[in-house]
Amino acid sequence: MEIPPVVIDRLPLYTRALSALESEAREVVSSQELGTRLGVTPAQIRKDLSYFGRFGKQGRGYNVHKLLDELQRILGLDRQWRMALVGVGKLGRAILGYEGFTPQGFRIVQAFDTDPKRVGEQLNGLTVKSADELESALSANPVDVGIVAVPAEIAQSVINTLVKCGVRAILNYAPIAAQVPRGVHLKRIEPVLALQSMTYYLKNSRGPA
Amino acid sequence: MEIPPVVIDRLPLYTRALSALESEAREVVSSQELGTRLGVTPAQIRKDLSYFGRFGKQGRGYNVHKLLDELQRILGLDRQWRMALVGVGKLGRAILGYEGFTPQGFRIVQAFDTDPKRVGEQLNGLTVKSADELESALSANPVDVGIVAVPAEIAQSVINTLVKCGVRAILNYAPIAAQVPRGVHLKRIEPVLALQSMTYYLKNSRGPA
DNA sequence: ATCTGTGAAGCACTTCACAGCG
DNA sequence: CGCTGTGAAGTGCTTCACAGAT
Repeated sequence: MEIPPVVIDRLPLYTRALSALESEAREVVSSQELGTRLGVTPAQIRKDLSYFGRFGKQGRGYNVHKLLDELQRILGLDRQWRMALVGVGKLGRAILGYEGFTPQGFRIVQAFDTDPKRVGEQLNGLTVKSADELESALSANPVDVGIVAVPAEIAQSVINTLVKCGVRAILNYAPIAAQVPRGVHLKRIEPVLALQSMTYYLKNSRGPA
Repeated sequence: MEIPPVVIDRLPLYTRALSALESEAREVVSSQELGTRLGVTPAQIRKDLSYFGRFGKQGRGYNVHKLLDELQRILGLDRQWRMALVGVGKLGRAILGYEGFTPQGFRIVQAFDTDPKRVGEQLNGLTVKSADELESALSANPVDVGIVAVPAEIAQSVINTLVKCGVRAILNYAPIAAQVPRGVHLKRIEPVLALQSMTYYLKNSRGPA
């Protein structure tokens, strides 16, 4: 069956709320309560879950632990994912130092840069390699995800190289509207883009509250 | 007229592509070409723009400079936006040091933390204030946007305080599914969330390309 | 001839509302 | 009686297709 992409985007939110409930030692939760916590309607949660199976018990709700487990399996969060970082400037270093990846099973296992001055540097236990070596390094040691943290001017060409190396999921921090072929997944992780759409609403609703 | 939210989310992409075209000294662009650059259909671009006016010339296309100007005005990007950062740990410092905000008219003008050890510190020209002072500091010196970079456990309460202080746009870096009242805009800027939905597709399409 | 602007058609997602299980 | 799972209805967004302007 073909699952609507928006549904897939909501599942990680559900896992997040379920983790919180689990650490509160809650055993059961209803779509109603989950919905209130997340700002999503209960009907939507039930419909979303129904694409994958029947996880609830009528009259009771969902077993927190079991549902969390199912969702993690569905999303592929029950294993480790290997990532390559391209660009170890200011932003790239911050990404390398980010502690939120590892506990969720995401690990940066290779780092690249185009600047020869940075090649060879040791950062967080990784030796920075030249971006010219991308192809050989990734074929010797493949990754699942590419993280792009290079200047806008070279971002598209870096993305093209990653795609050529078989990377099918890319996290793009560069401020460009990058193109990828069908079948490659790209997510823009870029604060300015998010800000620029919020300003529209700020501008159009003056006064407090 | 009520503009579909998805349309507003696309406008910043259009401004980005138009800026690129402008720096290439292109005078005119068609919806066809803009669409190819962005991976959006030409019809969608024309429809989106038609919500706001008639900016094109039949048989020719759109004047790059004029359209960019119009979109920036529509989105409110023709002025400065003031932001407050809450949380100056590792992540918060990286955000303070990010150079992508200023050229786009976004400026962090206040920084807060709950940890007394960090209060008083000088960072990027700002003196870190105690989170207890949020209310008084923001009423003396209001901001348009709040940036939340605190641990998950206290993120919701920080967000509540920001909302109480009249902040109506929030960029949330904390890994929680935060709640905000209607009328407040919140964007999740969180790499793990983006990764966790991409893994679904990776898991479900084995083999190269 | 080319490319916009736009009603109308088509598609995708959300919500409703209720049968049925615990 | 509460709450899930789900067809059907409703809503919102996208694409089509063409009249009209240059």
